[in-house]
Amino acid sequence: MMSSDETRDGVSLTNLDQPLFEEADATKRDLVDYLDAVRDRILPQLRGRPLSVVRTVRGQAPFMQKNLPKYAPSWIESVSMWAEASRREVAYAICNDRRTLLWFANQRAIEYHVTLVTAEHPDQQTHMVLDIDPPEGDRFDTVVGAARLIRQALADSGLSGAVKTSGAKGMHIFVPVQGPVPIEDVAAATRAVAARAERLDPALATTAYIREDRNGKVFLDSTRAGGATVVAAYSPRVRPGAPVSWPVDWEHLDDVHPRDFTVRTVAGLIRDGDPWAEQMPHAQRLPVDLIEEGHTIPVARVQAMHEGKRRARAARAAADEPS
DNA sequence: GGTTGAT
DNA sequence: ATCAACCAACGCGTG
DNA sequence: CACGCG
Ligand SMILES: [Mn+2]
Ligand SMILES: [Mn+2]
Repeated sequence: MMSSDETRDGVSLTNLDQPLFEEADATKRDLVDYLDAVRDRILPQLRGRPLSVVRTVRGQAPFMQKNLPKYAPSWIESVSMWAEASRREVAYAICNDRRTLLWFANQRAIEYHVTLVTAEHPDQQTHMVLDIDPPEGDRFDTVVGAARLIRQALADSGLSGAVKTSGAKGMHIFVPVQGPVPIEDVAAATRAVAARAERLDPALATTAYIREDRNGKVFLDSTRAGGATVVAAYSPRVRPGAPVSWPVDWEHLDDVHPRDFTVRTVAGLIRDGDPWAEQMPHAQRLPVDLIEEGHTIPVARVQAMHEGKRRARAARAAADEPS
């Protein structure tokens, strides 16, 4: 039987009838067909941006891949960037066309994460992103409530954004930024928006980076900034049912759940439209007062990392001097 | 998924 | 030739 | 280099 293999746009596609991953309730063919069906919508989200993917192979645990493998065809675009963490050059793929998208699909790349800067202008963040993460055992309606807090905080600063499910458990709000603005100013403005939203309903939402300090509240995550990556709109996720990150109309927030949108179910919702592009407002200038307030807010991560060091030190001391 | 090293 | 083992990540701030 | 978190 050759029916499990085919060639599309010159790209070999293999094992199409295999399950995509455990609990995907979808085949590799479903992934390929989905990505090909939304290519005109997802490619603009990936275009020109260093790409990271999450792959699932042969039942192994999913892994993130940043460096483009040596065996990748030479026609795949890439940009090399110095990685401070590993002190080496990492060749990030740039996915600008259907062939590259199909090649990654055949690699079982499920998730497509991109940087908030382009390869061409690595010092200019194109969007401010508010990431909303529910607590364990969440109800999605708390995420919806938090999204409304962010929307209000933005509106209070004369800003507006577009909202999508992350495909996992939370939501993402994107505000296109009129530049050029230093990355650290966008990061500061992000912190300020999160802090203002938290103030609107401190019983519902928190900006505490340390999980233990969140007390069951929704996390308004302001760390999707600078060199961070965010899963692209329309990207599938390695989650039960193979859901996809999907745009939501602000007026329909109460009517949706992340699992409504999967690689197998959204075909009918697409038609020929591009809801993410259609709902994205024009680029906006970030108000100075927002940026200034943000610079007065300590970066949440720092406290968390100090706490981590403290615990590690304590653990080493306990190992050195057993009671 | 692809490559490498041992049978 | 077959096959099991192995690989596939970063940023952020600080000390 | 590792820490917490995504
Ligand atoms: Mn999130
Ligand atoms: Mn997050």
